[in-house]
Amino acid sequence: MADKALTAGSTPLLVLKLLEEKDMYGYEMIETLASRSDQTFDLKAGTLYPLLHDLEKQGALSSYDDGAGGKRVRRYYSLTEKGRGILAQKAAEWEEFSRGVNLVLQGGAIHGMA
Amino acid sequence: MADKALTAGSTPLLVLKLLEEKDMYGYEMIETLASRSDQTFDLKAGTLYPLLHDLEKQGALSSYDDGAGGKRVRRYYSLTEKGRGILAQKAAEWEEFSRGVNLVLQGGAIHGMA
DNA sequence: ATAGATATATCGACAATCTATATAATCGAG
DNA sequence: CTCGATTATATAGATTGTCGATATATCTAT
Repeated sequence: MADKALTAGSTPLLVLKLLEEKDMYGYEMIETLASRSDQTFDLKAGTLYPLLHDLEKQGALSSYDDGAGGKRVRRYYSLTEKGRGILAQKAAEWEEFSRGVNLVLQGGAIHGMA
Repeated sequence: MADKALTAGSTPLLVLKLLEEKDMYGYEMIETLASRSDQTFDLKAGTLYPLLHDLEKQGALSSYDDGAGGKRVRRYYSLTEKGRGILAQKAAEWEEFSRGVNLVLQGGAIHGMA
C-alpha cells in the first residue's frame, strides 16, 4: 500500500480480529495479516509490539510464554472478554467509517433525498 | 466518529472527490462532507485549511477568490488535471485498503485457497 | 449594537506509524 | 560446524496527520 496514513487506526481492529480466532504470537500476526489481505498489509514489527503491549495494558489481551516441546519460546496473546467488547466496538466503527467514505465517493447522485 | 485515527489518510481523497464535482470553498466542503456521510465526518477547519494549502502546493488544486455580486469574498478551489490523477490513485488505494480490511474481518473461513 | 453563524488561518499538542537499531535463537547451506 | 538468512521480540527517534485553541473578520438577525 502506498499511503500509510490510510491504515492508521485500523491496526488494533485487525489484530483483535485475528486473536478472536485463536491465540497468536506477534510474528505470526504479521504474516497472517499479509497473507489474509493478499499482501495489502505489511505491518511492521516496530508498530505491532508496542501496540500489543498497549492492548495488554488496557486489558484487551493477556499473554503467556510457550516453549512447550523444547521449542523456542514465543509470547502468545489471547483475547480477553474486555477485548471482545473492544473488538465489537471497533468493528462497528469500521463499518460506519467505511460506509461514510463510500457515500462520499458515490457522489452527489444519490443524495438530497433526506 | 469515535476513532479519529481511522479517518486519517482518507481526508485528501474525500476533498479531491468533492472538487471533482464542482469548485468549492473550504467551509462548504466541511458541511458537504458532513451531510453526504450522514454526519460520519466532522472535518475540522484546522485540518482542512492546511490540507488545501498543501494540495495546492502539490499542484492538485488551483484557487481563486470570488466575491462577485458584492458578496463576501470566499476562496474557491478547483481540481487540476494533476489533481484528477491523484484522486484516481487515492480512490484505487482506498479500494485496496478497504478490501484488505474486509478480507481480514471475514475471517479465516474463505482463505487458504490460493 | 451585539450575538451567533460564516469563513479563513496558524500553532502547539497528541497519536500512530515508520525506520533503524539491538539482541538472540533457529535453520539450512556449504 | 560455521555462517548467513530467517525467525522473534523489543525500544528509541523521526515523521505525519489530526485535533483543539486561538485569532481575525464578515454577515445576519434581533
